[in-house]
Amino acid sequence: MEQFINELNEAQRAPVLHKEGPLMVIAGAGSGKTRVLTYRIAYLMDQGVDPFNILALTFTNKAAREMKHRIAEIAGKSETKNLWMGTFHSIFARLLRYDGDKLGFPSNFTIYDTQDSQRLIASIIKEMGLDKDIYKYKQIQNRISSYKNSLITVKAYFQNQDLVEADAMAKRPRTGEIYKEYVDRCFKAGAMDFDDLLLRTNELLTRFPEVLMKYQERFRYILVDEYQDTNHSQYLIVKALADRYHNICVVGDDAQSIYSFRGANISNILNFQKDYDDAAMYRLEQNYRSTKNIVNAANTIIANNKNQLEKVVWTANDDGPKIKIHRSVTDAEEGRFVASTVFEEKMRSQRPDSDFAVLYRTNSQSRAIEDALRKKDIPYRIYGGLSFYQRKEIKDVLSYLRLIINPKDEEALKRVINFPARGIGQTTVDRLTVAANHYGRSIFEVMQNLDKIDLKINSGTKRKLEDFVNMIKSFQIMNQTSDAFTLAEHVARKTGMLLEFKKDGTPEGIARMENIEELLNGIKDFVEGQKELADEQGDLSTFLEDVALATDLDKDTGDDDRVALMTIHLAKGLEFPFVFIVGMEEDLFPSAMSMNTRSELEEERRLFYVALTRAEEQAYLTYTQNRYRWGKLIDSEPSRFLEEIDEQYVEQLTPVDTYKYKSFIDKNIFGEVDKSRLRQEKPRNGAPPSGNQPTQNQLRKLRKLKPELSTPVGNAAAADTNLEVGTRVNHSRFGRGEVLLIEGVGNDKKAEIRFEKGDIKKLLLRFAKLEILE
DNA sequence: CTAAGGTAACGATTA
DNA sequence: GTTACCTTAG
Repeated sequence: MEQFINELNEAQRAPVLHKEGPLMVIAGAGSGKTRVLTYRIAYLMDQGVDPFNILALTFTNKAAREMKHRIAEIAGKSETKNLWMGTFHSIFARLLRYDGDKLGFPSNFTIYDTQDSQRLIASIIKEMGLDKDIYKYKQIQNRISSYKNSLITVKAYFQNQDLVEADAMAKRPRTGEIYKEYVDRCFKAGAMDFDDLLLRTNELLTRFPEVLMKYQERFRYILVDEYQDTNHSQYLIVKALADRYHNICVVGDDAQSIYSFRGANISNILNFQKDYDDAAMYRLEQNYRSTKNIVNAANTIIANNKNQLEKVVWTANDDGPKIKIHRSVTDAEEGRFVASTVFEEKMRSQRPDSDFAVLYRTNSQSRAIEDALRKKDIPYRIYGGLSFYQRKEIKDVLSYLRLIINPKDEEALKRVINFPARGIGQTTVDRLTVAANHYGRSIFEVMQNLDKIDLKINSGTKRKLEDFVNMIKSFQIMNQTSDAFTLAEHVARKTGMLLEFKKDGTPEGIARMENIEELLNGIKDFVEGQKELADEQGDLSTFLEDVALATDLDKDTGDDDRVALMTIHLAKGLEFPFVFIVGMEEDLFPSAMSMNTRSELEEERRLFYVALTRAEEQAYLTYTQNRYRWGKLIDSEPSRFLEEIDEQYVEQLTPVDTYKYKSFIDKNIFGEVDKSRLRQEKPRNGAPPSGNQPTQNQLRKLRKLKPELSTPVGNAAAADTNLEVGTRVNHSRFGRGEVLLIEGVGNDKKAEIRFEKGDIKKLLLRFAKLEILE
């Protein structure tokens, strides 16, 4: 242990060795915060604290895994297993599985993801007969979520005149009713959404003092990472649990608070010392990650914020190269700059692809970057966006599994009751829903008692419903004896899902089938992993919980030598030698939606601070003069943040015009862009029809009718190869093969290829990297 | 009453 | 590009 302690610098050692009582560690970017947390836990264990009494709350499950791994090396594997360590959501989901019954929830409650919540809210709005253009389900879901994060229950909502009025002013006077119905329906379905995991934990701890006491005794040492991003609900949980022993250690950096949009409250960290007047305060200010140029530049940026804790981040590292700023004309050119810079740097200094990251403010910016990287054959991985588990076919399989575990799960049931199609349509589902609400039962219960309830459902449909119920019941019986993998595979076959995708034969269908196979493999890994651990929790419901709370970052993919593409939010806590921050433009970064108040703007600035401090050696900032947004080309101005960096740390790769430059694209008197002056760009999705050009839809139709007559649009270079039937090709993954058929044009051009390994595949030429063999 | 296919509308903060 | 709504045929 001593040897490990010696690895720390003095500032890091102090909080590690801190004994009892509250402490706060303000940790500048790259100052070894994770290390302090890890070593502190190991040290506590070394000092004889039982790991059963330690609770560590991290920001991602992956971070928890990695920390556990490291602690195991120091303090021993078997003891480390007893630590409670994970994200707020996963830890308290676990707690609610034990004690949620006191609130009336079954221990096998379902966790609704955001999509489930939104679907449920959408159907409530519909059932209430409200105008869906006024009551937008996403907005309503957002509101409900923020109520929950602030611990505003339905009751509290109706008691709070301000809130009620605010919703009435927004022309949505019935928001409260929707909220109520939503909570009731979740309860009836035995389901909790993400926010409930925290809200219900609070409820549990408040209403049942004996439960609170139990966990206070259990968690005598509490550690919270990324404390600046905790919301009110999380804050109260931590406060309640720590109330008895006061052994609370929070670690964070107010300068990196970037999650206020989901309820994070920066004052939690700013007020820590008020909450615990005996709190010790430690500062980690030495940055080990980045060059002087990067650290200093970041300091000049954050200095523009008023509301912050005092600290001076410094580094003993080299100066390093200056931060490079690049201007381009369009977003496509920005992408090309990124791709070619990555390429050059890779060649020049023999770097792996994984040394590079491209960070952006919004997910929609990834497309231009992807296109450019693909053209240069640079492997990349996009993080975030649609995660694997959110894909339709995956959610469908998971919904069957959820339904087996919890037949009251309404959202799961509605997803799969008619997929694959088995003749149970919307009308039938509506009637069942009405009946279920009327009797206060779940839809599944109603379906089990069809003959006892007078429903206007004809006998044929009744029969189909009975078949469905019986099928699910047979799965439930199987679940008692089989492991999760065997069951899931059986479900995928028995329901006909695999067959459904197989027979449709399109590349999409095959991709879906492969996705389901990947899911099954994932379940198999899980089952085997659990067997190894001899953890009794190797069952299906544990798997479903893991899945529900998994984020894209948690997933380890074997093949990791790729350029990382992600939003800045996702990049928090990560580091890369080379970082590109793209889209440094007004209205994009800072976002147009976050410039109304000072605090919003300060959060955008912190976001920029986070982005820049991800870089170890070299940061590139890029902006464009014209960018496609919402399918339209618009002018953009360089971000104000660019000017906030002290010049001495910056190198301009493109000449700067200190005045507002004139866009190179002329506009006509109506302010419309003259397209003929534009370099030819690939048409974007949703690009508005210009002049009397056919719309995308019309084009699609044309193509279907007579492929040879349709206009070749977009001629993406890769799709424009001289492939013809009979051409011999080589594919990086599938090997050699021969072209059997070519169809589609432009971006949709596909080739059917028989590979020597035996399979015939249809590939989109835009994606397939085919080498033509002579 | 259901399935399937077409069409228009919308979209894009950030998990 | 996706989704939800509408039409039509079975």
